[in-house]
Amino acid sequence: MATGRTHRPATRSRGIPEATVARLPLYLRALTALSERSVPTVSSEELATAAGVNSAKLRKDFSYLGSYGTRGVGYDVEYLVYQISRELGLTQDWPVVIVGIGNLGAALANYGGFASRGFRVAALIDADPAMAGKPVAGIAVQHTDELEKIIDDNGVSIGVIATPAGAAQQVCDRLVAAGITSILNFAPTVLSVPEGVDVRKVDLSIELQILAFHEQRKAGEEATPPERETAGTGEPGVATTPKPSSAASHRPAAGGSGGTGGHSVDGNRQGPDGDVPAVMPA
Amino acid sequence: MATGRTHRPATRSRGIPEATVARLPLYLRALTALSERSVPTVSSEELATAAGVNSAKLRKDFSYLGSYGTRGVGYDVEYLVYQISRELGLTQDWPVVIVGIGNLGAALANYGGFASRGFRVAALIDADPAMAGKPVAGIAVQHTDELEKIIDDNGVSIGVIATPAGAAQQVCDRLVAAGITSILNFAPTVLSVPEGVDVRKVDLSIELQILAFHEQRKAGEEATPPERETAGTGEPGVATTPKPSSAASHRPAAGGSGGTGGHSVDGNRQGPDGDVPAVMPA
DNA sequence: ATGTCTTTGTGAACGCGTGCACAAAGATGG
DNA sequence: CCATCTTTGTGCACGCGTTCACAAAGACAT
Ligand SMILES: NC(=O)c1ccc[n+]([C@@H]2O[C@H](COP(=O)([O-])OP(=O)(O)OC[C@H]3O[C@@H](n4cnc5c(N)ncnc54)[C@H](O)[C@@H]3O)[C@@H](O)[C@H]2O)c1
Ligand SMILES: NC(=O)c1ccc[n+]([C@@H]2O[C@H](COP(=O)([O-])OP(=O)(O)OC[C@H]3O[C@@H](n4cnc5c(N)ncnc54)[C@H](O)[C@@H]3O)[C@@H](O)[C@H]2O)c1
Repeated sequence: MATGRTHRPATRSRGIPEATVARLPLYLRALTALSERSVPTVSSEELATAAGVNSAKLRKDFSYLGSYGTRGVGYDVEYLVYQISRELGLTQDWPVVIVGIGNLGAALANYGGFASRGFRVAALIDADPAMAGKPVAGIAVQHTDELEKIIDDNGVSIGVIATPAGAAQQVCDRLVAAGITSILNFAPTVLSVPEGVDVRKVDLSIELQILAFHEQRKAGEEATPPERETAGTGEPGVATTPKPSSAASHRPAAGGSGGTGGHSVDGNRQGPDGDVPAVMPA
Repeated sequence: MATGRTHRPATRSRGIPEATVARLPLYLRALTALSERSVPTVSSEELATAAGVNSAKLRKDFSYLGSYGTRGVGYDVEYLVYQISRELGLTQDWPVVIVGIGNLGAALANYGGFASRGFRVAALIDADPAMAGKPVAGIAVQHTDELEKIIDDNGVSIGVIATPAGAAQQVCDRLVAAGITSILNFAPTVLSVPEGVDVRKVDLSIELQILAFHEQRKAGEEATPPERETAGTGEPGVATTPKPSSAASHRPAAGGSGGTGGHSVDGNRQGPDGDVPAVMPA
């Protein structure tokens, strides 16, 4: 994506909606659990509950894959597991390389959840010479110099970046140049990649900040009664926001907002309905 | 059933769109970087590029916060940093507890990104008696028995779950009972929580599966020309399943740079921004 | 075979989020 | 003080995703 302007209203993609793709792994997980318990079939209602989604949504999602259910009965668990696995491309083996074997990288390497879904850690790569040869999770760490060779030899197309933010773009460039077309980025940086390369990022800090936002709101609503404020007339209600008048000194006093009010939780906050991406293409 | 017509209590509407909230941390990160470089002001265009988003989107996002820009000039970096921080609730300190100090939990504990944004690791909790007292990232791990006391004593409202999936729900219940109202869950499970409690989850496995899906599609399109196919019929029984008989063409030709075969990703890939949630309320 | 009951698959409505395009605001220069 | 230029703030349209609601499909009993 980068700055590429692929402007194209062309919505003719016969593909599966992205939102649906993102839920398939969720269904797969629930189905796998059922499969292990030897449950033969499930209704959309049951499966939806297990996956934590709406049953109508689940049915619509499955409808994009085809008509795999039996009316009056439900879905055949084993069959569905296979179909979803196939759709996600999990029937084949995906070698993965992890770059940056520090705290996080090592944890990822030790994570058993990789192999359980067809992902195989093909190599662990780090720039630190001292790490070279050192075994992590049973695999010897290799030096960055070998990066291109490793990727080429193993036909790796998915890479995980767990290096410090400063090195992420550089590592990314090398991965892409070496043939990687899918990247999972843990470094808090916006990666710029050429078209055709997918980037998903996971940022712990962002997740916490989003939680903090809602947390603050809960606490605020609890104490302060909802304020009347029109939202949409274009008339910004300057309620609690002292806008920098004209060209005056912008910097507001830092200690303004009240203290850390108690957090006596209890707010009967309405269930969070909408959700927001925490992972997005960079 | 009998869901009744629960008239949605009319959207509160005074809030900021979730999608916007999720991007605020992104802007904040970019702004912080600018601030450190002592850049006084930025235009929406510049900042948008730095944050990896569309400038129109950025301006609209900011418009929900208020009119903090100056036409013809741009935004005052320091002022905006403050405003966003305040909006996200980062002007106060958020104590956080991490439960499950294994591979991942330890990595999280060692992560410096916590403190840099007002989050403070108040305690590390683990059920393993052997872990108790053991220092991780400079903090002594405490036993699960102390969970309620720790949360209460420190006024913690945000909890991170990094235990095995099997223990997640149980831990979650205890956290909630103890007063936690925001949870970041790393265990691959759907957590069920009472209203008023926010849950966000990060699932590495799901991310990889989504990448695999696109990866598979890329490989497939390269070999097979876009096929005409209606996506809503359901007529064919097993027609749309051309078994990937061998021909395991894993990744597209590595080649050198710019190897993006012709128009590999074009018809189906969304614009530069289409995204999908990887974190969702459970 | 026929009727009943369960559950799927989906048409349609709705709401949210995104991106365009432009008027207005304000800086800057003469 | 006025003209011009830059950039914000936002009205508007559009497409995606979600949800409702129901006809149709099939299982199962009689
Ligand atoms: N630890 C966490 O829980 C956590 C959470 C969220 C995000 N992150 C992010 O993940 C990244 C890694 O975090 P960490 O705690 O593991 O850091 P770390 O410092 O422990 O590990 C970084 C590793 O990357 C290696 N490295 C540095 N430059 C490299 C390069 N050019 N090529 C290859 N390897 C290189 C280093 O040798 C080191 O081993 C950081 O960007 C961090 O912000 C970490
Ligand atoms: N390691 C990763 O990279 C990674 C990635 C994605 C998801 N995950 C998930 O994160 C979780 C932790 O992964 P890990 O690799 O750190 O596992 P781990 O086995 O290394 O650590 C789990 C820790 O949780 C503790 N624990 C178990 N039950 C507990 C309880 N009831 N209360 C408190 N603590 C308890 C254990 O003592 C152990 O220290 C798992 O659910 C895993 O699926 C891990």
